[in-house]
Amino acid sequence: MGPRIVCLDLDCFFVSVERLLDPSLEGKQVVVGAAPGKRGVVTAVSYEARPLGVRSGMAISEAVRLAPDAVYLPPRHGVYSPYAKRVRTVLERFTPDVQTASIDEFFLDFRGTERLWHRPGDVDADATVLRVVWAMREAIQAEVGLPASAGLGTNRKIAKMASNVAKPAGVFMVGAGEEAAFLAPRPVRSFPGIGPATEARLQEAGVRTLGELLSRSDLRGRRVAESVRRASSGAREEGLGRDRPAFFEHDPKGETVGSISNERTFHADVGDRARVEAQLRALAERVCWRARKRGVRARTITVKVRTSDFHTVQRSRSGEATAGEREVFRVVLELLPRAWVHRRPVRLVGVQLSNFEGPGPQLALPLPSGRASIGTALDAVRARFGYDAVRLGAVGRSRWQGEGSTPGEAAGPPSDGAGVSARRDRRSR
DNA sequence: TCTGGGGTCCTAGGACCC
DNA sequence: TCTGGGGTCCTAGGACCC
Repeated sequence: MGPRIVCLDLDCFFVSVERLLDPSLEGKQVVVGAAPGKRGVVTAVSYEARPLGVRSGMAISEAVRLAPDAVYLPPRHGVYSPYAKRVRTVLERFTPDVQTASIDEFFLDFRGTERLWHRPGDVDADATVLRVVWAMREAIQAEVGLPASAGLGTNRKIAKMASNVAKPAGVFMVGAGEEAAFLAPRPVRSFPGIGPATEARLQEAGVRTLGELLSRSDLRGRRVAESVRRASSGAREEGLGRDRPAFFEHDPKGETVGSISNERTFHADVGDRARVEAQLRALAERVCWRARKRGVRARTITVKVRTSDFHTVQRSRSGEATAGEREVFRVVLELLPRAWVHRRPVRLVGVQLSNFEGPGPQLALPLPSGRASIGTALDAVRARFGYDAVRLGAVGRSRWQGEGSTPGEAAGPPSDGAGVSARRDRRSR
């Protein structure tokens, strides 16, 4: 069978959505990411800014140096995910087998659909699928207004790499049997699953391209080498694997997720324990709220501390499943001294929930004591007006545009839920 | 020019049980 | 008194992806 696995990737997705909402951004250099002058990185960058060297993942300060005249925007995930959902709806018209890999990336399986889509003019089944994938790309552009690229291959690795070749706004197919020739000249780093660490190790071994990697019998048995070998052989996949629905959190019904975490980098490193605890309290509150929204309770709670030297320590504990912020925060406070082992100031703190169980019946019942969890009482308000409509204690917002408070910083002392502040999020519709 | 925030998967050692 | 493996869970860290 020919290449029937498709990787569909939205081109600089966040920038494209921002342009839909503000057409004046069309044709300009646009960078979505952290605020210029603050800590953070580039999340998405328009094609106009790429010749200047701006890349996603680089420090925002570096981006400003390279592209001082670009338009800088904060990421707005809540705004983007409905668009991703609309894209998925379009994709499902073409094949029922759609896997959401990330907010801007989907895999599709067209095996068995050739007969359905066949037209008299198609020279063969490959031509049929290629034509249909082009039509799918056009449909996304026409109906959602977003540019997309697609790669076709015999497996997901090849399809993913093909979609990178297709960008922007194109389609690229790697025929069955052409995989090895397609891979051979490309740098090892271009293969999905080979990152900077593996690239460095391979370079040390004198391997730069995927062709060189495949020719080296001494690397056989190494996991990455086997992964490349499998892809290169044109190995078929049984199925796309499990869907990854975590990207559509606003629609939580029945979705499984492995972990829920929130973390925050301080604008400036913090040595004061009370401020670290205040931030952890806010994070614990947020992850618990998200867990309750999904109807899950966590058996494992993890605290993460990154100090000024960028050294990161995580400490976790498993026990009775919970999604209550009092219990979670209590465990967080117990774990904190073990995670913050060095005396260095703290750069980042995080709270993670994992090892989930379904909701216990008590979550749905009225609170017996009235003070067991203020969180559940606030959930209804937040369901209507958004998370930031009600806040326990005063904690800065993550939006950097036009905000007075420092992003991610605890702006006040930890309160015990007494100082509840309520306000309408001025951004909510 | 310092390095975000949300995830997943893999590895490896130790505890504990059979 | 000495000595097995296998399975599963927990914990911690690392690599990678978008």
